[in-house]
Amino acid sequence: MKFSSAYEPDKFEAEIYAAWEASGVFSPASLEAEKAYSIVMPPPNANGNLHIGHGLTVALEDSLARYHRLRGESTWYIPGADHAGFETWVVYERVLEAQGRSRFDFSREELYAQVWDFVHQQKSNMEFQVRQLGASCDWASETFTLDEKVVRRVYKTFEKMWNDGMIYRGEKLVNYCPKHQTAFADIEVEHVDEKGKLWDIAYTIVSETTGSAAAGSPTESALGGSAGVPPAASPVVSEIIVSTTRPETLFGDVAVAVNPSDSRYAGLEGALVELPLTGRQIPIVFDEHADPEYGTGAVKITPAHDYDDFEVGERHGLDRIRVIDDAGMMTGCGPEYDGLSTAECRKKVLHDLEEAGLLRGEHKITHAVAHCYKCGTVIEPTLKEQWFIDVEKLAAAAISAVSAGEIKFFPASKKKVLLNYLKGLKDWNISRQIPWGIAIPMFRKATSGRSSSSEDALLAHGTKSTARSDAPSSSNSIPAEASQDELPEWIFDTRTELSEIEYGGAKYVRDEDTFDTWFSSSHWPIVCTDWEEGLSNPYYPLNVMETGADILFAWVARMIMMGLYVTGSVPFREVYLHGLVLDAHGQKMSKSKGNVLNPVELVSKYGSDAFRMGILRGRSAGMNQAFSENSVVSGRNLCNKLWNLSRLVQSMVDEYEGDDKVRTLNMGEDWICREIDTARSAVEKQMKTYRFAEAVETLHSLIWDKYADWFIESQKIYKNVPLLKKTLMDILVMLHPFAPFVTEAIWQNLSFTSGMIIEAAWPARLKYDPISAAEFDGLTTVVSEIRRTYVAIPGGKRWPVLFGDDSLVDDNQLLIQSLTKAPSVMSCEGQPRGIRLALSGREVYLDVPSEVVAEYASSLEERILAVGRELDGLNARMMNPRYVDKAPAELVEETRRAIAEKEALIERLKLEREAI
RNA sequence: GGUUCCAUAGCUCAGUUGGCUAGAGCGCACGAUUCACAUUCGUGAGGUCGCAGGUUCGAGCCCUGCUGGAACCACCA
Repeated sequence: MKFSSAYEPDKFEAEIYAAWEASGVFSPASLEAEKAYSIVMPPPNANGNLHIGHGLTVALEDSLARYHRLRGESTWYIPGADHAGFETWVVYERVLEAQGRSRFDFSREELYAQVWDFVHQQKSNMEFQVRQLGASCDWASETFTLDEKVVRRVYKTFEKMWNDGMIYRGEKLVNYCPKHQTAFADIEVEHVDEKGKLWDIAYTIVSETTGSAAAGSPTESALGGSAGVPPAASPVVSEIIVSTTRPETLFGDVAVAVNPSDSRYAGLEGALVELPLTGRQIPIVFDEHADPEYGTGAVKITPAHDYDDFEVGERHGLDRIRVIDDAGMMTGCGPEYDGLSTAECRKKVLHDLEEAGLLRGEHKITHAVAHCYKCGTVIEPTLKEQWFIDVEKLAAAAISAVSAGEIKFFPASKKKVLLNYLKGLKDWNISRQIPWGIAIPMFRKATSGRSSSSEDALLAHGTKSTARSDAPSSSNSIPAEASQDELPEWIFDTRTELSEIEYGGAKYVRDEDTFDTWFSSSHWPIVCTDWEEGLSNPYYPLNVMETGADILFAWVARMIMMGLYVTGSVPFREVYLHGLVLDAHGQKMSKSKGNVLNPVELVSKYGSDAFRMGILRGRSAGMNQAFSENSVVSGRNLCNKLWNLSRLVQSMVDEYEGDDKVRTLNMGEDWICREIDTARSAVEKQMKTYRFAEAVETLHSLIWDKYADWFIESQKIYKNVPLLKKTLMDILVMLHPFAPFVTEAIWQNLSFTSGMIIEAAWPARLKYDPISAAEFDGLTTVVSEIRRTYVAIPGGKRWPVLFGDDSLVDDNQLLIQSLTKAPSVMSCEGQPRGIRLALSGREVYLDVPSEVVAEYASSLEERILAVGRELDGLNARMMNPRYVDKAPAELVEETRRAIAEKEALIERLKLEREAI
């Protein structure tokens, strides 16, 4: 094959990927492998293009996969695609909107089919892009989050949890987006600080509590502390002022709460107040929730639309009155208000209160408001019946496994963060009101009379709502001979393709909701590795889980809980969490800012390898770090360098006529073997500790600074072709995990390689003579000093090099001349002259006329001073008796040696100065 | 309010149980150049490691406090 002279990645990347894929090398060597290595791809959303974070994820994971494959492990890198329930749903709703249609124009089944087609088009696009990034993943094992095996496993887990009594139907407040008309988990809600207002509203007290009369005058004291409230004319307790940011929910008020310790309201417990605009009477309750410091210290309680109020309602057995419907419109508030949006209703309520003289104050405040993370709509806490998982046992198991160190975290600090989260975890709402997802396998007994829907505005007293005992405690495997009344309200059944089934002679209707995607994706390591009960599986647990630090809670925590629950063992041994890829100035990338970098564009501009090395550079675990095209350019330059030095080596091989036996090494050859070996063990350590950026840097330096700049240059003088072949192959293999395409392309172009580099073996330890290698270090010092001195001498001329009694220089005259481009290198024949190169401590001179030497004197003087300062520092250390006493002997000895060296150097420099 | 992280060269970042003159890439300056590579080669400038204390023979690293920045969680009637 002819090695083309230019490095043009777009000419070979696609072809090489296709060859890898066709060869079957992406599949694990054996399912029974002793040295198994498994890693899964966090499934990219199958609803669009890859973004920069996917680029990073693939660069990280694939370098791990390739590294372990080269090390002879049976490597299984499993790709996936995410149906991304809600995310895809949002994308598809936009598609529908563009067509002037809406989800409500279709049945659930029609919608499901449409989205299925849509996703499968997008999915192949996504897969193509993953290939462009070079992921060496086993496409035959690609797992889609709606695959049959996933659904089967998820149903199995759900059934187990149902039988274990961990699933319950609860009527709770959920985060509800009125635009998308679905509930969210807490983690899917974004809190944004916003400016708002706090209004003071007077509720008239209509009946005092019986028994003890109010001590003092609550109203008076309440008013005293509250600005903007007119002073009361009468000491008679007549009203209570509540503070609220949401006056429109007043129709749902069922009580007013005050803190029991708040003396302003002492004695008012149980008193009734009249709810403005409605005439309804509600009680005053004492509850710790009311903060005496905030507002007037009296808070209206709306259990159906506020989390805290919900809990207050639970404690006091209060009703829950829904006044906002699923579309975000007012309901059950009377004809004047029903059908208004919450914002319209707020205005009207405020206006009406003002008219009634009940609006007593208005304060500007800043408070956090929950928003839908996708559309930004304000989340409306809404009462819904949903399926919940009791997370207590799950979290406890995860906490104990993580605390016991069964999973190693990179960065380590994330372990603490995760434990902190698990300790405060609340029950998990797994119901979503969108059609695109895995159907919840639960059927409800159809009632003959009124609908069992929970959508009625006025709900019954809340005792049944969160009661778990309401649900049957076991699955429905035993047909009941009981009467219809004794049949369970809910039964588990996996026949979710049916909308209704029969059981015990009764009709059961499927719950229309789907699972939260995190419920199914928490099974990812289990389903991807085809783990099954009772079968041994060397690929489970995964060796590592690599994913974004932003989904530590949403995903990693849940995978750990689910892995432990389903398989009894943690789902992975190590977790590597990457941070966000920020733009060049450290800003978050966003479409609106216009600072988004597209990985696929960078790949086509600079090549896949350049992108991969570029995005890894300067990056460490868990940190949000800047990224710019510059680092990709640097990666591309390295590829170019490697390409060209490989061409040079090939040309040397082409001219060579000897055999492949590596002959005795010279010092430059010992030196490069030492450098390669050092780099190899450094990379091994770096890969073990997930220091990808450092591994790339190690290899960059090896290839450029060591191999190209010194070794290849020295081989232009003395060639050792068998060693050139061997070392080049080692270097290519070591870089392959990070730059798979260019290393494979070169491998295929070289005449002396066989097979594919992706299947090559990681380099073994190299033999070399360390003393000989160290001599070459001495030579590089001489060469560097000659170069530096050339630049330091005014005029920029290269002067002849003379040497005295120095075998190192004598033996390497040609090499020194070649590396320094000196006009000549020759013996001074016992007549030293010109400038002596003092730093290297060798008898080497530059044959410079005396008038030029004089001009050089000042730089020499500077150097004497600099060395003098270093010497002073070292001497000061030795003068300290406690240092000599307490520091390790080796270190002290080293310091002594350094002092001796510096003293000798200064002597030489002074001699040199005197010579001038 | 809670948890966690960060502050080192002009920029983006390394610096792994404390140890010799604190490193890299990019950028910058000066110089080179038929002979693998201008996507190149050589040389250099640039840092009191956020501030103040402490521990230690020795601190960029450990401890305390402070200042500035970020992320996440919870919450604000």
